[in-house]
Amino acid sequence: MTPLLQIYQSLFDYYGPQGWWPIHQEGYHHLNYRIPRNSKERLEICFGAILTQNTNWKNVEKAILNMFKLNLFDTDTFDKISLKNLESAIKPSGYFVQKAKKLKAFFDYYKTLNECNLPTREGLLAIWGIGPETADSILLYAYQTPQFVVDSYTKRLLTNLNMISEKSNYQQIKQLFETQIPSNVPLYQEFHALLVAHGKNFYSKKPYGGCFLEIHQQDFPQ
DNA sequence: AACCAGGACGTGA
DNA sequence: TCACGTCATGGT
Repeated sequence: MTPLLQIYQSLFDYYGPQGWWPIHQEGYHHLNYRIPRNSKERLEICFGAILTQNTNWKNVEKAILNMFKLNLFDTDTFDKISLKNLESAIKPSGYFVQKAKKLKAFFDYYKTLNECNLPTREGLLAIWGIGPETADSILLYAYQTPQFVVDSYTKRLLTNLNMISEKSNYQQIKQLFETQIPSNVPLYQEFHALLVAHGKNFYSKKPYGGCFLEIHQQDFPQ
């Protein structure tokens, strides 16, 4: 068992299944990984991945509820909404001017997709406003593609456990997970969700650390 | 009242 | 490349 798999086991045992990606739409069943179940849920995940950039999920939920009321997870409706109206709808999520542009930019790409033309990581990264974490979130949670999502909590944790150096970049950390963790979509989804749950508890306020994973530090050579 | 949140981009060096 | 400023609302 690799060090990262041990961490997964510890986190899962402690927190239990997280069941990401959270979806607000009616009928969503928590802890159901086989999402999205339809195109509106898929679009909600994609938009949520953009809206949650450096933003508390509670704020994103408010924005998503506004969008839902305006039927903006329907492609024809979203296509018609003005930039200004979109901005006011997503205002609670913060950075609303930038994010409205980002949603529109993503939607231009989204419209070109179909069953035979699925999104690619390179394609997503070419969109203004979509960086590596957002691209991987979209691929993993909206399109069930085994791309590991690395967020700031994860980097803080691995740094604290001396498994990486502080200046490791996104790709290096991603590769670490993807070489140690079997390529499996539900596993990638659950692991990332668990890392965020753990990060909120122990890697939000400085000084970071003091978490129960530290007792295994000697098992995680750098 | 400062600090933080499930980042990404633009800029100057 | 890379370090740093900017974007913004809402909860603690």
